Amino acid sequence: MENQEFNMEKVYSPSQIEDRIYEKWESSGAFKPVIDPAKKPFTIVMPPPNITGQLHIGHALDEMPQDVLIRYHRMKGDPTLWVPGTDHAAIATEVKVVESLAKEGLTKYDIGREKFLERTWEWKKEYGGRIVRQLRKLGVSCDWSRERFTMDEGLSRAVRETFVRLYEKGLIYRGKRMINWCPACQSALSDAEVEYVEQQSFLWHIRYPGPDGRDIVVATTRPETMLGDTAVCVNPKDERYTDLVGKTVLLPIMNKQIPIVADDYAEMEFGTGAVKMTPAHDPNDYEVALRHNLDVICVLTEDGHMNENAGRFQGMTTMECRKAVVKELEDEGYLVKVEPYTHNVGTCYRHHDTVVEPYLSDQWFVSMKPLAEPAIEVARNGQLQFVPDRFRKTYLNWMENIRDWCISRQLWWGHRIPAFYCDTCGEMFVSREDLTTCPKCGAPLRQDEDVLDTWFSSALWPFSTLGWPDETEDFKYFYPNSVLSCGYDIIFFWLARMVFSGIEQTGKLPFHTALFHGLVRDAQGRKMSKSLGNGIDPIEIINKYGADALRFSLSINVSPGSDIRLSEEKVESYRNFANKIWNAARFVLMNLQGFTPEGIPTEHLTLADQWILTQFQSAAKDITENLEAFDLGYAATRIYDFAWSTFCDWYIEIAKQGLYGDDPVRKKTTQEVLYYVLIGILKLLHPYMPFITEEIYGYLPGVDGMLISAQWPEIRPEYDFPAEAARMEGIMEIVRTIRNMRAEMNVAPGRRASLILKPHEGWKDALSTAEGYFTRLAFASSLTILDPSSPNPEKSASAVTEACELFMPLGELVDVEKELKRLEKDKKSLEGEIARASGKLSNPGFLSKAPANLVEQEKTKLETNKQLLEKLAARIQEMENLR
RNA sequence: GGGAGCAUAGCUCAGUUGGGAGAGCACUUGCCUUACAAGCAAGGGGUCACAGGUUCGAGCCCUGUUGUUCCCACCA
Repeated sequence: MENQEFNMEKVYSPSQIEDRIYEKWESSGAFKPVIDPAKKPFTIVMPPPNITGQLHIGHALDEMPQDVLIRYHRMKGDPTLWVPGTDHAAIATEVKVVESLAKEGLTKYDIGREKFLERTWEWKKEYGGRIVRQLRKLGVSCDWSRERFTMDEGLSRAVRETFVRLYEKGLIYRGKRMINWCPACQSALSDAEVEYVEQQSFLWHIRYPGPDGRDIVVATTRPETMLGDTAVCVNPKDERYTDLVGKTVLLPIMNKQIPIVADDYAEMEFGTGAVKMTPAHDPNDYEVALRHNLDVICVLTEDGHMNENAGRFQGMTTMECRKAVVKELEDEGYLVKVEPYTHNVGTCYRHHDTVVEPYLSDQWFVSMKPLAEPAIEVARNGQLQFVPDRFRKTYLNWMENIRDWCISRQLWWGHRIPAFYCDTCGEMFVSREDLTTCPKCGAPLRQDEDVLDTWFSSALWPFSTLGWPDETEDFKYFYPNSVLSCGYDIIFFWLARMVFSGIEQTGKLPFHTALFHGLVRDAQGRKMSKSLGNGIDPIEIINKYGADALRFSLSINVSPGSDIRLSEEKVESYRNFANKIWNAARFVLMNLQGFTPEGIPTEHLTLADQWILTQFQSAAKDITENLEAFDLGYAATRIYDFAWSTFCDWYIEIAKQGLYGDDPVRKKTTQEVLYYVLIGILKLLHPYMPFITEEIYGYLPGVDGMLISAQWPEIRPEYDFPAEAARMEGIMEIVRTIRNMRAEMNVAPGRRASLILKPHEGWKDALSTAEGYFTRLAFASSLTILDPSSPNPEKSASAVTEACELFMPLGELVDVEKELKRLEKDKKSLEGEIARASGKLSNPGFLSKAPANLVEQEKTKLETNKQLLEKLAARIQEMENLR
């Protein structure tokens, strides 16, 4: 243990220690909770990253609030569990594997379902571990022994149990509905998976010849779908068309008569008031078709081409067909006009360029209304807390307008729908166990080919990861979770679905607080994306600046739910902060040789000791309160300021006096205070900067191999000295004033000057003991305290502070004109203060309505300032006499 | 069409129940002061978007306006 401090390099090098520290945490089981029935646990489940993913900066931001809260609660002594895991990401993963097959010239159909799944599991084995390895680089303190995967045996059982229960309650059904179809996925999507993007397009006006030359002009954004038109719709109140309703018009190109129907859906004000009806490819048209019993003609294939119903256009893509149809309409004289038009087009959230088609098909749905009801209630009555609260509205708005959830996907990778069909007797069975023969007629059964929406399994994550549906110890103890933290962008995909799934399946709200963060943007405020090339690779940043610097950059000055801008310069500045902490610790350790901590001897404290201890109590209190209130960004700012501006800039400098002097009691006391405050800083900072704080902690005497996470600093009222701290502030003001004066007078740093103080009432004792502060911090050569009645020193630089008048006889350096200028400046600002205070105090409204203590405070301030002004005026007079 | 956020120093952002405008970066000046030049000290810089209102008092609360970002929504 001897000379341990010399192991500390002058510059902190995170790369050399982070992996070692993480290894130490993991091997010591530091992240595993100790279940104590007497205590209330703190639980978070990590939003599971996709196995396809590589760690990106968004993940880093996602983990930060969680790790900070988890580490804080662990230090507080709560049994703390953070469950990590990964998501099978049905579509995303299947796309990747299909792509890799394509490189070999194969499709998934070439190798078949079984081989495809084998291959995907292989792929998962190879890449699924990548992201969890990368997460460790961030320092996440989750319990890896409880790591889960959404397609684990246990979680799959949870999915199946949920499906069967919902089916048995009649809340899952199968039916032919208009759904969102992604031609690239070749699968159905839920409403949430469709992203609407604004697109510049055209509105084509097409003439459909009617009876007796009464042609009807319709407008459309999708001319190619006219091949599937089965009617034209007008508003029943629209007198322009009243007599035509029930008659037919000619559908150009297809050359057939289609009916004119009347329905409220058609808006009289829009366009010509007449709408073409394509029931197979537009949800509204489909509704109209149901009401009017119209034909439904599908003209598209599942991969986005025209089918046999499109006649000679068969085989074209929709875009090719659009061009061809428009040309033909134009040639034949049916195209009336084309106008530019901007509208929203639905695209797939996995294939951004692919337009999603409304498509009529057989799918599985979750009946949402009954599930949404209690989920709305908990948000309304406040059982579920939103941080920040504005997302409550977002959530409620969605939940209150929710539509049934399409959960079937025409994919192979995922949880296969546990429905079995008998082709002989036509029965269908939904079962917890796999069935092979029909319980009714004994014929062989075939299982539904489809898998479930990946979000169906993640909706169960807060409890499926803890062993549900079994009543495991973990489930009983750690469920419900305490907090759920995620980006606001997945409120609908994930958070909302966890809430109603948790309530429905377990009877409990899965967590009481939903904490949101925003998106990481670049220095210009743009989203980070591959195409812009403005992404910041967290691994690169960690290698260059350390995980702690990245973590702090993503935490400080961040308010919940708002986007943050990140730049390398920002990370660099917090790397500098880490280095500052490192060097402060180095300083303290250098001066703790042979030191054994025995507690702070309160009877020997100086004003500075009392001041720093007081400041520390206040910082610790603020930080703790803000962590409890989820204001992690403010807590980070507070620890940064305290560590740097208070502890390093002032106390360390002051401490040198005691450490380098020859008074052993003073030295020992200083060591105790330094030791206490440094440990406190390390602990308060540890949730944000776990690596460096753990590393430094290991160097400290009296720690005996303990981890820093052992304890959160407690607030100690016996270390709170408000009166003494105020005295110290007065002394600090004098120091600042002297420094300012010297800088303005260009006094060479090496040149010391004697300091003469004339204390104001009540300050004499404090200033008499302060000589050391002035010599060390303000280059004073000696200190003289004058009586109030003594004459002022001649030809001095001077100033008036709250505590005293001060004089520095600097001889030839004193420039009378400059002095006057500075004193006048001080005077002006004092006069401003006085004007402000007397303005308030002469306002009868203020006197009668403001709180009494505030009025009192203003009065005192006014009195003090008046006295200071008097003294300052006298100084100015003296200077003028020297002119 | 509905809803939400944002607008504070050159830049990025804090500002916790309304009570003397803050930080980091950038900038200017002086310092290699035995923890740290990834540092120290000092300094300059803001009609808190605009217009009203409430109040003794508004960056903060209310109303409106402008700009900007985002979410939701089946008018072709």
